[in-house]
Amino acid sequence: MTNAEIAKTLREIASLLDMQGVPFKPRAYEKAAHAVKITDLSVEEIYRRDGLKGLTEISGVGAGIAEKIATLIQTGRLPYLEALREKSPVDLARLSLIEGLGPKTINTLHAQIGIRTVEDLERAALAGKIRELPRFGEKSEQKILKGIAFLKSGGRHLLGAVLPLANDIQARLEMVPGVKQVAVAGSIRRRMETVGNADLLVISNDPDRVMDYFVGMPEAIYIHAKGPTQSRIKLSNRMNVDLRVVSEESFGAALCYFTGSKAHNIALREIAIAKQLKLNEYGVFREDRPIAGRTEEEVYAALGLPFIPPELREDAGEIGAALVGALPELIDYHSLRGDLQIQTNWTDGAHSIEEMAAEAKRLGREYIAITDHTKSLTVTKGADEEKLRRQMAAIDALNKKRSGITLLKGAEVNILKDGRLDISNETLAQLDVVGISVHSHFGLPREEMTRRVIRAMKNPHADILFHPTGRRIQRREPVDIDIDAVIQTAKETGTVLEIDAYPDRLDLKDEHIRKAVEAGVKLVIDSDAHHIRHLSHLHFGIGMARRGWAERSDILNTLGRNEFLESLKDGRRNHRRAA
DNA sequence: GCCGTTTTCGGCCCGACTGTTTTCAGTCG
Ligand SMILES: Nc1nc2c(ncn2[C@H]2C[C@H](O)[C@@H](COP(=O)(O)OP(=O)(O)OP(=O)(O)O)O2)c(=O)[nH]1
Ligand SMILES: [Zn+2]
Repeated sequence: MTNAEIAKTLREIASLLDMQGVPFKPRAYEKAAHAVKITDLSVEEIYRRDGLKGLTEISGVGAGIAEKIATLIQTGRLPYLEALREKSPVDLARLSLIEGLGPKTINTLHAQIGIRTVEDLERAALAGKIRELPRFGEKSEQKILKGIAFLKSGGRHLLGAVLPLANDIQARLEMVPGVKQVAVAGSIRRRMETVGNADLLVISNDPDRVMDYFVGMPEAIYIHAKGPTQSRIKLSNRMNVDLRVVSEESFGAALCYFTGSKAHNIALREIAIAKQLKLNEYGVFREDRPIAGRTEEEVYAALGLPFIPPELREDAGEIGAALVGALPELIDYHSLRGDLQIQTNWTDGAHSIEEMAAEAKRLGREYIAITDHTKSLTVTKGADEEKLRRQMAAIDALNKKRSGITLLKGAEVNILKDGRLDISNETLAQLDVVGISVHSHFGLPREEMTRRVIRAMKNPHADILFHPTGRRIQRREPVDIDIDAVIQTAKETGTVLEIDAYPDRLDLKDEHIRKAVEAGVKLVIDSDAHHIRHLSHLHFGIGMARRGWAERSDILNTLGRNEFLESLKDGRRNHRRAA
């Protein structure tokens, strides 16, 4: 049983208890769910090795919850949860997705008129039955219908799609008279791979004017709430945008609050309490007198902490690290000098080598590897040995022109079903950068997939494992592979693991990156560009790397060309030793 | 149900907005 599955069960218990009006326990179960989720070791393995005692060492898991986790692991079931479900036989998960509908309302609707499903609810609302209930009215009924209408699309959105939109709204808010500053906060600022909404923070001396502009924006199709300091709208793409307006003295505290995460905020507020202080979105207070609030640095300092970068604010160990001065020196957003995965019109890219090189140079890259697909990927006109040799000659010729950027000879070599590569070692030996990746047989069982990839990594010519899990966010699940084994192999062979920065890949992802960094495995961040406009996507990969606690020294393409190639050669020497 | 650098009992993050209410519960951030 995975940590994610255990966490999901604990969260369901929390929701059911919440719905049944049980005080405090829901928070305890939610906290335990979070703790299980962010545990890097397998909780099941912890239990099998150290028993209940091992479980209670997870902060937030005490005797009661440990017992429940143990039952779950041992039997795959949990009678306690089944009893709760029986007591509240409603489709809580789906009903909760209706905006504005929470556990208490769902409980009332079930108790009073037997609503169990979204369909029940819609029928009752259409029949005018909701408004007849005590403490409900016509507006509540309309909101429920509205919420059901919006239900289907209420998912998460790719950061890559939302960031431009958020920046656009930011720019327009900056033009509103009275506005001094606008910041993008929330999960966008933390650079999560997907975001639930956009959160924007404004400093203004004329809040009403900002709010009027905000709710009147042409793309606003619904106004959830509008107040003097906070408003919330739904855009035509069905995504919500939250706006908070504060004064300058509170900007740091508000930015901290609005950036989150929620768990990070609560942890900070608990630190404040322990210090006899109060933290909210307006500042840090001692006996109701403000002692910090203008900047985030000031807020953290008042709590006895150094500034914590937004990408780390997940309550996943960053506060503990901050307390002992052990925060990582994260790789910064302008430190990449090369890009090691680029496709051209030699295969499925849209542009010539020259065009990609020119754009990469314009973006400040010092070197790029041309890594077109290889022959077994026939749909892309994948290169065979002969075509690769021709491309190498073409690259040699281009490099002679001294265009100001170095082109490295590479390939994205297919890993065959059995783990062999589809290009001969003789040809691979002539390339500067050999990327390897899975592009077929995605559905292999875990053991077979892991064996396959590990075998490919052990080829002494294989330099970089491209997009190791093969996921396409919201489109294709990752392959089933033992990522710990891949990281361990990388450590042994010196194979570099890629952080593919393409917005719907982001592969490796944050939690895997953190494991790789902890293991001392080297990484690169690549655009995987198939078009000149993809070359600028590297910052999404840097965001992931930062979320994975990566420092500059963990990322090889922060090095100049020669040092970078030297590191790859080191990797190859290790390969030979291992092979 | 969990937890402890003023606690092993008594707390549990804190505030904005809405709708249906004459004073606040519920939901959300
Ligand atoms: N103190 C506190 N802050 C919260 C709470 N809920 C949300 N926040 C803060 C932290 C969040 O990052 C921020 C924005 O809320 P969101 O619901 O939009 O979450 P966030 O942007 O982190 O994730 P998402 O939009 O789902 O991708 O508001 C809460 O219960 N308490
Ligand atoms: Zn958000």
